[in-house]
Amino acid sequence: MEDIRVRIAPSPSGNLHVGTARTALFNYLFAKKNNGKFVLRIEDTDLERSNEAYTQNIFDSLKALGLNWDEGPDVGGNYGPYKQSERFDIYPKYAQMLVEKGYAYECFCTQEELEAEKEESMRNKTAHVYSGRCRNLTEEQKAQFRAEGRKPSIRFHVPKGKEIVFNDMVKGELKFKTDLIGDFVIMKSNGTPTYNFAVVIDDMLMKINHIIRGEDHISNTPKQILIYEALGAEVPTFGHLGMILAPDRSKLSKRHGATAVSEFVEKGYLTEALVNFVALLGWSPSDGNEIKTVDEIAQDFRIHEVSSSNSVFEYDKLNWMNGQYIKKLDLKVLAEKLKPYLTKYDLNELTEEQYLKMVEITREPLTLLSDITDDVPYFFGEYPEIDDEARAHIDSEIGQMVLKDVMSKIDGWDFNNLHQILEDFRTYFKEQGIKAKITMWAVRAAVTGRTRGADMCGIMEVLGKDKVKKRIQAVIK
RNA sequence: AGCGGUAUCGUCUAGUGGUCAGGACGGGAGAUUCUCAUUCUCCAAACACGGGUUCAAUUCCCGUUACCGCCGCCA
Repeated sequence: MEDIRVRIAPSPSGNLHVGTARTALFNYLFAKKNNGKFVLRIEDTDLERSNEAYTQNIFDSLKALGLNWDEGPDVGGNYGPYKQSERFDIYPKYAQMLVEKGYAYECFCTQEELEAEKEESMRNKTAHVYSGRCRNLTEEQKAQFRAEGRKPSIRFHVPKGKEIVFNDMVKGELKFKTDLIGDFVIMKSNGTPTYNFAVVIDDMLMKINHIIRGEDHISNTPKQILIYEALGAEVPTFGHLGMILAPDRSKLSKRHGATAVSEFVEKGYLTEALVNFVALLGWSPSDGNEIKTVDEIAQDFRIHEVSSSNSVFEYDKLNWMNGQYIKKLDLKVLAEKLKPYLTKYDLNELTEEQYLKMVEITREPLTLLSDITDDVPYFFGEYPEIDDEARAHIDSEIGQMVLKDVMSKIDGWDFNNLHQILEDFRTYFKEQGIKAKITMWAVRAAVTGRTRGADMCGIMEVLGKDKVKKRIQAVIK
């Protein structure tokens, strides 16, 4: 059996979109599962919208997600070049070949004529298919048009009365009548190929034999099959994935929040969580365990079991999953990943050891890496900013009593053994009828300026005895 | 309008011609904790509708509805 080859062919007209990322993922999973090759091709035919920065973003995002390609613009391969803009010279000859064999013909229709045709069918409320008026032009007519300065496009001659049938890996058998497909353009009058033509030529030349893509491409498929057949090439096996929708069931767009993988990263999502989440949109694990690495998923992946319906991208589960991944992350790795979200603080105030300790005690509630920003201000600066609730605890009679008591004892406290000390401290007040909660609230309020936060022992340990004393002293009346 | 696709808790999904229709997120209740959170336990929550086929349909068939996609010399 021939090796399986799949590809992802993003166009660099924007940063890598999560939808594209999911398509890439499913291609990657399919390739890994079947020991195939995953190739990356950049479809930058549209020079005006394409941009080098986006190409770089696509590379970076794919890598960050762990979707490494076997062949591509940067790593090369036997079927390059892998950038469509470097392949412009190869399309015309195939188009020419199709013309010579009678599968395609030159079309001299102008934009205006085409639009008129379209409006006509709109008026008649019928589906618009190109009339095919240029199909049988004589040499004289063509010469005449050329003399007028008209540049022809090349249209594929779609055979009438046929039915194109293919067995989609996710949707099953799909049928299309060719009568509903108008002769479509394969080479624009400016000499560049259209999408439908370029993909087929590229996929054929790159020996791509399985094409997994979004279902927005379903209606392109019969056209592409027609081209493969005219070329005498083997038709690949297709698989069309349902779309990812926003919660309001519309296309996922900027107004719903992040859409590009890099934006998710900036917001504090871990790429491991993002791929895992996105894999669950359409695919489900056979063992019920939803938290899985890409490689684990690949082992369990069967394209035929992928759901063929659309799915809604809900942040709730992504957030939960991101939290799960943060909890599992190695402390040092996490500490490093958190740094970009702590730029408003002077990390030099803490030793490496203190910093790690801080991360250790504040990591638990994190959903997004960026949550850390607002969770740790009291580790920095001389005195914390005290909020109203904390102020109330500090100023209360019990609060002042507790704090004075701390000050009277703190010099004797061993900050390496705070757990036991604070335990005893709480018990001491408990015996006087003061709840542990209230006792600790006073301490917490004085030291952090807040009523909620990380473990008090940990906080005091990171801050050190001197700073803790200073802060408490400052609020005692 | 036409063509194509899809339809199980709010969301992602599992599943079957006879099931208490399962799980996860989210929601609710409780427990734990120095707080918030975490964690743990429990609870509520679904087979779109109408016809068939069948002893039996959520499951198979047809239709309706809803939603999505496509109808470019964009990709």
